[in-house]
Amino acid sequence: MIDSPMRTFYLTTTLPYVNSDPHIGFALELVQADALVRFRRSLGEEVFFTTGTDEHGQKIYEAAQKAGKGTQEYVDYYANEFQKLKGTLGLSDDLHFIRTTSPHHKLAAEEMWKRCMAKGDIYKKPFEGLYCVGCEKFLTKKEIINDLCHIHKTAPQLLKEENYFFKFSRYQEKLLEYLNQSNVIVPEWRRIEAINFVKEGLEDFSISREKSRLTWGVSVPEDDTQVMYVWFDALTSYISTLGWPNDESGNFKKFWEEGYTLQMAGKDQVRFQSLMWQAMLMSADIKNTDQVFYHGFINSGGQKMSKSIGNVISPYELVQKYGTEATRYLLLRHVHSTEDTDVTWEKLDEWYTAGLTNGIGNLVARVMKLCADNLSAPIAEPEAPQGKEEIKKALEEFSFNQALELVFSLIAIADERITRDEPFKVVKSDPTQGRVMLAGLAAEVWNIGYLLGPFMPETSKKILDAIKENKKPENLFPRLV
RNA sequence: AGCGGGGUGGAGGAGUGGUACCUCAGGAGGCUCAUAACCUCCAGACCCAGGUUCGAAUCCUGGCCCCGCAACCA
Repeated sequence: MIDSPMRTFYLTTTLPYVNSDPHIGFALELVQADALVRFRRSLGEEVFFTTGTDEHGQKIYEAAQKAGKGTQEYVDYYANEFQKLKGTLGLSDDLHFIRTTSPHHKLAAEEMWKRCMAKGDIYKKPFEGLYCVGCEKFLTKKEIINDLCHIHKTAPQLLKEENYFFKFSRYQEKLLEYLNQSNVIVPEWRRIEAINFVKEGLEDFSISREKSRLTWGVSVPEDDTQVMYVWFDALTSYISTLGWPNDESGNFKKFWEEGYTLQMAGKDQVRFQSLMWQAMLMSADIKNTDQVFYHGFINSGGQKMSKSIGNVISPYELVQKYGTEATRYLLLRHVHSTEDTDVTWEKLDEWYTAGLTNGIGNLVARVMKLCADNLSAPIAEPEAPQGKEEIKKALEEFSFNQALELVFSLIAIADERITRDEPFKVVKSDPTQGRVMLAGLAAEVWNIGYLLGPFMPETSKKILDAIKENKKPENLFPRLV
């Protein structure tokens, strides 16, 4: 992030593809985004925070068929499932949600198409691919093993159809210029990866499919026989959510054109977010994204999560076991922000107990009990929090865990001080001196509560309220049974 | 030599030339305000082999191993 006090701030996640239940990796992305948004707001910035669902494409169509549902009915169900995450994960109230099947978005996708077409960047040519009749789709290289479809073990047939292509190759130089800016991709080594990829040479991409094979998508303007290939329409959602192109609300101008734009994505998204989408923006003469942050993946028990292995940990399970606030804590403090992280229930339990039950929950309880018993009135609210600059610095580097380390180091300091100064004794032998000590501790706890705000908003509120009322709160984080 | 990242105590992380740090788990004490929580101390590590240097986890060379990417799945 760049220090830009006068600018507005735009933040979007990627739009998850709704062919299965919400994944913990997406929950991570949302929670990271939400922490950034809340922090930026606390600096007084105006923020537009958005997510949504990517609902077109072959796989969705297939998944709906398999579930025995109509496609629209199917995506409606899943859009709702994903929208529930807002409550489940305690996300900001004004989080926007864009569905790629919404009429406005379709209009935007069409406009994007028209602009690229007008620029001369879309053209028609035969697409050749290996088609599997069993899968009813073109296979990717990875799906072909020993010249056979990896699922059906049959030889795919070479098929040609006329498709529209996007002149990706034309943007090679401009993309290199874009990628040359040091902050456009975090972490830095992914930027190098992207640069190398571009230098190897870009090939034009097909961005449509014949309707005979795929109907679930946005129709190509002025060509009834083709639909847009999913990603072309999905990427446009980042600006359709702002009201582009007509921009009746003025949000597009305010947040995209004049604001600082940040996208969050998984590490496998570099090509899509930082290359293809940026080339589309260039083609349409729209400002590029200022920065894209790529997080790592969450594995479980040393392997990728998969239903067949049975090691899937879902966001809902996490929240059910630990609660919303603790889930946010676990994802932000203990998941490495850019590398892959391995997670097991055992580790989660340890992290929960050590940091929350024994750490913050216990500290708040012991300090507030002493204060409630010995102070006649709540302490005056401290003027300004300590440590906010350090948090800001960590968050500018997307070091969510480091930011939380900072807060938690304050908890350790307070615990040490209590042991050393023994206010629980002093308050009996020298009440005046004891009260001074307790007021100091309460101020430290206030500071911790304040700094926790972007990461654990409810906990933060409970702590600040406890101090305001000079009252010991209910157990913040009950011991796991 | 396809491109890139990485291998630090039992586990997870920090540490880009100068006594190897943090958290959890283990052991021993202490305290009693607190959710049997908290504090102190102890034990334990830099993948291997060379090299540069007064000095290397950190730089160089070689080796072994892991992980991304290598384009139409998003």
